[in-house]
Amino acid sequence: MPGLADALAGPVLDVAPRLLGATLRNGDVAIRLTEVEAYDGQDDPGSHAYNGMTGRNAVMFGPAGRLYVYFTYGMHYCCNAVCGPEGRASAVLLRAGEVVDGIDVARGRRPGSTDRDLARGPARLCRALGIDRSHNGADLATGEPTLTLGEPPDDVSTGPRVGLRLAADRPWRFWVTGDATVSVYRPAAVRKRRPTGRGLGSSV
DNA sequence: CCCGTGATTCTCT
DNA sequence: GAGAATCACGGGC
Repeated sequence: MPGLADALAGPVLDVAPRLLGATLRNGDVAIRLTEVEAYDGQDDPGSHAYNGMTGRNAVMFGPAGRLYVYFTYGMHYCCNAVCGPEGRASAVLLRAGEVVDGIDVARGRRPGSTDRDLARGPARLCRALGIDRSHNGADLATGEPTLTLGEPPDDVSTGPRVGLRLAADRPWRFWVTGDATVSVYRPAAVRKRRPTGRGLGSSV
């Protein structure tokens, strides 16, 4: 039986839908993935790896089968499975899933959430699983967390990725058709510039 | 709809 | 090095 890394080493657009139905477990909590997004390190302006290796994205350039965790918006973690041949820097963002084990622990981490919303979105998924920066680079075959491939769903839908300004048209998001735990689509927000306190009100 | 939040990266010195 | 823009989001109204 081939290892997880081999299964993830193919082209990211082939690998991404294969992750639907897979189970991601961290300690007591396990989540069956229902929604993912592909990011290709090459010619994909939406990818963190597009402008080359940096301190943050270095794990993406390593071997397939590792977890790439990043922190964003000052409060959220999101996690990806690194795919493709080493150096290609492809990854699949794990966007949503259904809690299939350890639901009490997951509820404790997401107070006030309904069960359906526990892992309905990439940052919620990380929170429900207790994934943070310390898990960046973890080997998904043997480490914590662990990814186990499962039976792919019969009916998979595709559509544009969520929240990107760049390359938003690429239909590289994959989800289990009709599943209640798939996240709500939000187009990229046009963010208001934060006041800088400088350059305002200067005389002309 | 609106906005917090702060690490990370980019650009210019 | 410093300052500024960016950000693959979520919760509240």
